Amino acid sequence: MTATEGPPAAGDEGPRDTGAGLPGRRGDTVAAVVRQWRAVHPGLDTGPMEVIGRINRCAALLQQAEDAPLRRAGLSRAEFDLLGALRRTGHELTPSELARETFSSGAAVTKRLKQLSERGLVERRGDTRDRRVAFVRLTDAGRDTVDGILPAQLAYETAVLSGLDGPELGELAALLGSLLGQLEGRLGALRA
Amino acid sequence: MTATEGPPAAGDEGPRDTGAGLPGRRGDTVAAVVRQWRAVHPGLDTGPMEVIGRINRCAALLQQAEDAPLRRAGLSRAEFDLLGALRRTGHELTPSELARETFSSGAAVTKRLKQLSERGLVERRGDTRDRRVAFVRLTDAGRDTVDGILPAQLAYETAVLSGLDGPELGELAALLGSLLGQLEGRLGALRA
DNA sequence: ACCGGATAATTTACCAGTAAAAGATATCGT
DNA sequence: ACGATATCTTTTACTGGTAAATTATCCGGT
Repeated sequence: MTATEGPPAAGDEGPRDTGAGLPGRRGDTVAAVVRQWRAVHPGLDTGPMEVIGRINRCAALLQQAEDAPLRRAGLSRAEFDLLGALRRTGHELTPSELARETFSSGAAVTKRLKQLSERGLVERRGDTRDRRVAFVRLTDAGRDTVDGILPAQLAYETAVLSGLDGPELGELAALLGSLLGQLEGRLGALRA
Repeated sequence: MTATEGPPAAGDEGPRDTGAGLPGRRGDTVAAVVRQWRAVHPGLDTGPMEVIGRINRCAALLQQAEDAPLRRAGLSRAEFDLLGALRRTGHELTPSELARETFSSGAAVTKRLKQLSERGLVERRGDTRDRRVAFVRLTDAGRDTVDGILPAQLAYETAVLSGLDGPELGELAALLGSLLGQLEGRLGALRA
């Protein structure tokens, strides 16, 4: 087949679907998907798709990338989030507080705590006043684990973002912050 | 306890941890988390965290929001992605192509196809030339399902992004596109 | 003092996704 | 033509998450 830039000839065999998958020479996969949608439904306002699709796709790729340094330390991202919440707040947290901090369900926190305490990274202690609540704290090993991973994690993040220069990065952070502020302030309200 | 705005007094009971959870009056949850990290590890370069954390958090909130209209139609996001890939490409796809298009594993696609074909939304047909491959296509019901959901989905997306005005939206899309282009071009290479 | 209702954590049953292996078929080198 | 190798899909065994029910405890009103 020809290797020119034009659309594939009818009956052309070989890889089709430049929709998703590997991005074309110019434009990301989301742009290609949006193009496909517009071809099928010409009336569509695809503006929101371009933003939301890219956020989702960036998040997927970034998480995949960030998991690499964690896996080396034998932790999942969810486990690291939990340990990180304890580390950055600097004090004990109850399971429900941990659930709030890590945006996950109470049941998930219970499971993770069981594993993490079996591995000696966290300890639990019952409250004497209210015997329903438990307090969870990092062990020394847990704190060392977090502090050991964190620099590598941040270095990895820096590397992954190295394609954007300083001003772009700042602008992106600001715009995302604004969007996130809206979403966090509003979605609770819209869902209620 | 007092209801004033100041920092909680020592020994103060009640909700602590403005880290994550509900965002404070000003700033999103990510900003709060970053503040906590800086307090604990003052030397850290938190620039990347502010971008990556916000992307992840936005993605989580947006996905949660977008799932609402789908759930009403009895579809999961993953199922809709699969149907959507068939719809937007406009032709049959093999399971491996579907896996590439939806960024998921072949096994996951197999499972979803089983369910979707039981529900009469997709059909399979074996290739006569290469009997290893199967071709999957939308049924009329499947196409109608997608076309019925899509407008509601886009309207929902528009509503959710309504906090940003046009220029901001465009700028955000452009920056994300640039980042995504880098990630998609680069991560495959970095992981190899 | 005690009952009804709220709250904290856990347990249970289940579901979706994954990685690795299996099964079936095609292709290439000799 | 034949065997090794690659490719496409499905299956298997397992993991991690969730929703709903469960257990235990606290609190507020009468």
